[in-house]
Amino acid sequence: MIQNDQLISREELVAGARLMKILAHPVKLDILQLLGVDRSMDVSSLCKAIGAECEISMMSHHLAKMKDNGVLRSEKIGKQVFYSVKDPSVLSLLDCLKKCSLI
Amino acid sequence: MIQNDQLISREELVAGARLMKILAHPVKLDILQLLGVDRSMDVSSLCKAIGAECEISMMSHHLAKMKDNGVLRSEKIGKQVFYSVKDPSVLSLLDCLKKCSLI
DNA sequence: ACAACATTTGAACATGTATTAAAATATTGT
DNA sequence: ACAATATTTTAATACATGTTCAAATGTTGT
Repeated sequence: MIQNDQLISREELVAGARLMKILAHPVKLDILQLLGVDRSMDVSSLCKAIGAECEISMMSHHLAKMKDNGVLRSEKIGKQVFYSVKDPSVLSLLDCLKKCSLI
Repeated sequence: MIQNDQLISREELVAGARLMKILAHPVKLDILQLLGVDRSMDVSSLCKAIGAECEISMMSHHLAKMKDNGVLRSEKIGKQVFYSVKDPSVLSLLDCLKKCSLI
C-alpha cells in the first residue's frame, strides 16, 4: 500500500505512464516474459515462440520500440539480431500483473 | 524473475495489456495513488489535488473509464460522487513502477 | 418551481498507435 | 559478384485515444 509520505512525483508519473503505454500490448508483454526466461533470443525465434499471429515485420517494430525506450538491448551476431532485457526491473511488472485480480 | 513453468497465458497477457493501456496516463496513475492514500475522494477534490492541468470534465472521463473497467467504484452522496479503488491489487503496479529503474 | 452546484454525457477534432506490405539493408556462403 | 537469409525501414492505411467544449442530468436549499 502506498504511503502518504512517499508519493510518486509528477515527472515519475509521466515517465511511468509512458513506460506502461509502451508495454501495454499483449505481444510486447509476451516478448518480455520470453526474454525473462531465455535471456536472449533472435527475432525469428521470438516470432515463432509467440505464434501464428506474429508477422516478422511487426515483431521488428515492437522490438525497435522497446529498444528505443530502454527496455531491451540488441546484439547482432551474424545475420541474426539477439534481443535481451536491458533493465530486468521491468519484469516485475509482469509478476505484478499476474497477481492483479483484474486480469 | 519469471520462471519457465509459470508463464502468463495469452488471455492473461491480453487482459494485462488492456489494463495497462487503461492506466497508462499520468493523471490516471495519480488518481490511483491519491485514492490509495485517501481511500475515497470526490471528483472536485481529486481535480484540485492533481493540480492546474486538470479540467473537471476530463477528470470525469478518466474516472468513468477506470470505473467501467473495474478499477474504481463510485458512490453518490448528495451532490458529490466519491470514488475509491475497487481492486487494491492494482496499487501494487504503482510500487512496481516506482521501483522500476526506467522511470 | 427555481437557482446554484457537482458531475456526466456527447460530439468534434486532433493526435497517436497498430498493422500491413513492399522495398531496402546487412550478412553469409558459394 | 551473386543468391539466400535475417532484419529493418518506409509509407500507407485504418483504428483508437486524448482533449475540449457545450449541453444535459441530478441534487440540494430556498
